Amino acid sequence: MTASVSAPSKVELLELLSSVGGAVCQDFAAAASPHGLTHMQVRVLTHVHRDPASMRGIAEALACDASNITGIVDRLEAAGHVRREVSPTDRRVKNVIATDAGRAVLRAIRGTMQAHVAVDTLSAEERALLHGLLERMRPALSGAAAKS
Amino acid sequence: MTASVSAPSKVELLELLSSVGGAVCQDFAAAASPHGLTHMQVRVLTHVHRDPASMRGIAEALACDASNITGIVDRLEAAGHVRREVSPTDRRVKNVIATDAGRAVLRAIRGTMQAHVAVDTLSAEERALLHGLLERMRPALSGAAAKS
DNA sequence: TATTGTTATACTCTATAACTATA
DNA sequence: TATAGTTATAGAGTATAACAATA
Repeated sequence: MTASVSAPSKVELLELLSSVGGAVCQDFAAAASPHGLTHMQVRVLTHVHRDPASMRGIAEALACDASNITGIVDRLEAAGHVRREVSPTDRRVKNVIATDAGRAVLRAIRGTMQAHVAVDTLSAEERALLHGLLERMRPALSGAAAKS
Repeated sequence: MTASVSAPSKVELLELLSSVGGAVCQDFAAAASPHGLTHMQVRVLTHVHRDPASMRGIAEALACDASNITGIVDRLEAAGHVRREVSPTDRRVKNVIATDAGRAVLRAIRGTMQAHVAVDTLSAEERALLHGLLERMRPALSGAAAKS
């Protein structure tokens, strides 16, 4: 007997991972939409909701070019969810900081996702297992710079 | 002892899944870029590389609006990777069919991904396990219509 | 010189709405 | 009427290159 599943190829696993990941992104977007946020804006807000981060730091965490972050933070700032603050130690650097309003919105979005039916498909043990497997793969992916 | 991992929350699992899935998408895009294709074009080509599919069918499989598929297939067709064919049974329907050139390009891209170091992070058993867990979650996600 | 952030540009993806041609 | 596909539109994300301010 060849295990429970019919031995999918490595590429098929990557295709499935990209497909499922994309679907989760869409669900994040759907949860954020009522609050006027996009998925990328949620990711940036998530990255700075606890500790401030520089524009460059955000770009590395999200594995995209720094020039993209300007527009995303522009829109978050216009909505009052974050603010920019020039670093006291290096005046070239701008730190992005979540506002109380931004944290409240993020809390609401994460609350919606917390209730997502997909996560209840798996038991707590399976979720921990899945989490561990994904964590092990991540450093070898393009978003390797992403720390959180 | 609380298992091997410090019990991540449901939301954290979804965030990780979306992050890892996004990174895999980027790696697909990087593998496709030398051939002049984008990640979405690869997904469409993958969907029709064996059997033809209608525009509507592709849209449902990729969980996006049908109007998007027009442009994506336009570009694939201009590059000679697919062709459109009016259905013999319903003249409203157009079936998208991969060309030999399209299949060759897809084979090359999948070959690049097959050698991706990230999949070697896990053993064959772990890959099968991961595949099974993802398959179980997928029906409960927004891309639930996606069959492959 | 090197780095941070921004701007300008061009392209792809995205959803919505309106249109056509078929059924 | 309803459906398949397209077009038009507007917005968001993406990378590249060039730029100003600062180190």
